[in-house]
Amino acid sequence: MGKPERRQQILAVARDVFARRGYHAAKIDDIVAAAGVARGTFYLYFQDKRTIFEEIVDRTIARVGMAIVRVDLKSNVAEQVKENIRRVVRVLLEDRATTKILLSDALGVDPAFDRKLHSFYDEMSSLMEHSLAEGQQLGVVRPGDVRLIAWLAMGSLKEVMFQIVQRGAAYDEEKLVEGTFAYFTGGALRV
Amino acid sequence: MGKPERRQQILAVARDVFARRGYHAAKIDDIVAAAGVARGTFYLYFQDKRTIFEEIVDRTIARVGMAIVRVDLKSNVAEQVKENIRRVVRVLLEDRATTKILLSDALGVDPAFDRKLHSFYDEMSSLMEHSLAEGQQLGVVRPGDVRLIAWLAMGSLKEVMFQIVQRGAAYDEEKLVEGTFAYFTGGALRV
Amino acid sequence: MGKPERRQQILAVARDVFARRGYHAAKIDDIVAAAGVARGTFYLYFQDKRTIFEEIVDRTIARVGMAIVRVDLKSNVAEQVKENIRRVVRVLLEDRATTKILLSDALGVDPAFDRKLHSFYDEMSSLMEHSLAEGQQLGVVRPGDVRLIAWLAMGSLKEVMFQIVQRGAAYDEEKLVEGTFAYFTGGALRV
Amino acid sequence: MGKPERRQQILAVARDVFARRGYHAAKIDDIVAAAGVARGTFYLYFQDKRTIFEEIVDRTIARVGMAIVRVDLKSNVAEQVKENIRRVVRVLLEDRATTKILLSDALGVDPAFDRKLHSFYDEMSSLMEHSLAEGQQLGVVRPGDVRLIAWLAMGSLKEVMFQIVQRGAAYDEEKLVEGTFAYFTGGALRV
DNA sequence: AATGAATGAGTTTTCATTCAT
DNA sequence: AATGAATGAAAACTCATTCAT
Repeated sequence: MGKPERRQQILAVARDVFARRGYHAAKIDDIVAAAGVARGTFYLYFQDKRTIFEEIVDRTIARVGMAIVRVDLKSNVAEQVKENIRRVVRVLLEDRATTKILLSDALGVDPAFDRKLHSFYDEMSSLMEHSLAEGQQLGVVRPGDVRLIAWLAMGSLKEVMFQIVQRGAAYDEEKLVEGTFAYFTGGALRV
Repeated sequence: MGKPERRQQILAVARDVFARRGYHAAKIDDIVAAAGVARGTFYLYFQDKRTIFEEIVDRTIARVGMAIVRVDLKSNVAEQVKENIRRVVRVLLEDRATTKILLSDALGVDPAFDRKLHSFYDEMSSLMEHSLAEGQQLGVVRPGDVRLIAWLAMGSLKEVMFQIVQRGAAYDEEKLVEGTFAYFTGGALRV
Repeated sequence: MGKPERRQQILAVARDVFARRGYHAAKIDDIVAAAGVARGTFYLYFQDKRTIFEEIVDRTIARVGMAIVRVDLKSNVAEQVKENIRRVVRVLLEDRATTKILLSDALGVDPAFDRKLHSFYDEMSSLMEHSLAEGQQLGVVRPGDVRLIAWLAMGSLKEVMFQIVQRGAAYDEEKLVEGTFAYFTGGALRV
Repeated sequence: MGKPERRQQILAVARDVFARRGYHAAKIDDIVAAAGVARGTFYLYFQDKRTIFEEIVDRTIARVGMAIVRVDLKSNVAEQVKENIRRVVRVLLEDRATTKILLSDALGVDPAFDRKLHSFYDEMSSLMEHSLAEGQQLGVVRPGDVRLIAWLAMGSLKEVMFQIVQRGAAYDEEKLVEGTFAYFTGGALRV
């Protein structure tokens, strides 16, 4: 097994261990045992526990960040929004273990790590707020505090993804996208 | 200071420490130092670290649970829903420290604790699912997977509460309620 | 056993262990085993291995530093020099274990610690250089590079002390003082 | 590069690493990196870390041992003594890195290694003691405990050499020899 | 002869919990 | 009831050495 393959293997195994046990309950011993290597080998490839965890989360954070593209209000807005949801859902369901980690274990690892996560969510939120504000100008977005709306939208998607990966349930991706989009578009209650 | 008062005081102090540091970073030492008691005294009142944490979370979980009341579909549905949101928001903002703990530190403490949390959210979700299904029968709720809608609604409220308490921001409660209700009723995007 | 006594006891035991094994070979386990306490107890009193070692050495460094007093060239110089030697010898032989540590284990512990030691010796050397230079003015000190003379004098005393404590030999203190003083005064070779 | 050359190169590189970092802080990794060979290669040429260190020190110990020749009391004693000092100084300053190792890192490596060093110094001391005792018979050496005198003389030279190599200072060799000799002959203080 | 990936024994340090006073 | 000194299990990490290629 080549060096990059070994690294990849340990990374994959660690991801599963973190997903199964959570950051604090996951011991280096669990990882190396699962990977079938000696303890020292782990440290040959990764500086420490925190570093490998960060690498796992960073990768997905980056992919989610790239999945979201600015909405062009001159073109079909609804379709673009749905496409954004679709891309995020796809990225998150592609690697469920990491998504579980991102959405439930990544918080509380470390003050510095917490800040990083919050920054990421803030960025996502900001992006949405801008689009929402523009949308309000054009009348395609309901009036109201854009920051609040951004949080509501973000939270609803996070929860759905969290529930799915946490339960290990097989859900139809497109239905999730449609449902989430529908909620974003029209809520649930008819009054 | 009487026994119950001392217990209460340690509990309050522990809550703040947990909110500030998170479960794992909070040391028994931090708690007893802040409470101004000896380390041994802590164990006179609480079995262990996990137990006191659980008690803090349980209390709020119970209050949130009680804040939500079954919607009577024969009466004004919208107002009842809004009232439910209002009660949950009120409970959660009443004790921001505990809310912060519940929404960001309670996950990843322990497999058993995780299960408990999930149970609670499942219960909340179930409650909503029932109401939503009934509402769909009556045509006051948009068609669609009720479980998904429950998650979406629950997630959006959780995120808003989390952002508020995590930032320590002063937000107008009624605006939060209105905004969240509006999202539940009509989403954000006009298409 | 009170807290200060316990601290003192661990310190004394650690000193012996360091003297017997040297810094690197001395394990925390050796110290706690010799002290008859649990491993955790050690860390109750001392931050870490390096810290307790430093405390042991610092104490003696300080005592040696205080043992040396400026020579007043208007008064009996020879007697003052001899008295300085006597005081240093007394301090160093009072606690042979620590002297052994200072003269043979303290070097190579740590770059920072090495610097500290060098600083101390530099200070001692500087003190002597000043006195020697003054003495040269008055003609009571042989001409020559005062720094070199300071090193020669310091080195001869260090070696004698080192040999004595390292062998655990019982030597007559006054004979050591006289001999060292004689060497400083007249060397060894008659030409 | 032939086998003996490679061995020589690793030895030279290791010497520099040991001189720079000290025995314990010097890692095999530092040596092989500096030598530009693989880790395994190191072990083709040397049994282990301890062995290569020993070889470095042994070489200089041997050279110093050979630099000192028995003083013939029938011939010019002063000149022979000075010549001995000169030869030792020359050997020690020829390879400053190793001298630094010998005088500051070699102690505390290992109990066995410590014994070896002490043996060497004992041998040197014995040699001097004999000469000094003979000199006392002939009246060319001041009376007094010859072992003590030997330690004083040895210590003064060790310290000077240590200070020089440790500081990396450029010192005129002959001045060092003269100064050390002068101290051995007449001390420093005129009384 | 050379390589460098892999090993795992060994050490320090932390911290929840206990218990004698 | 309260104290706080003592405990020791548990965990992360290091690095000299080995060995298959």
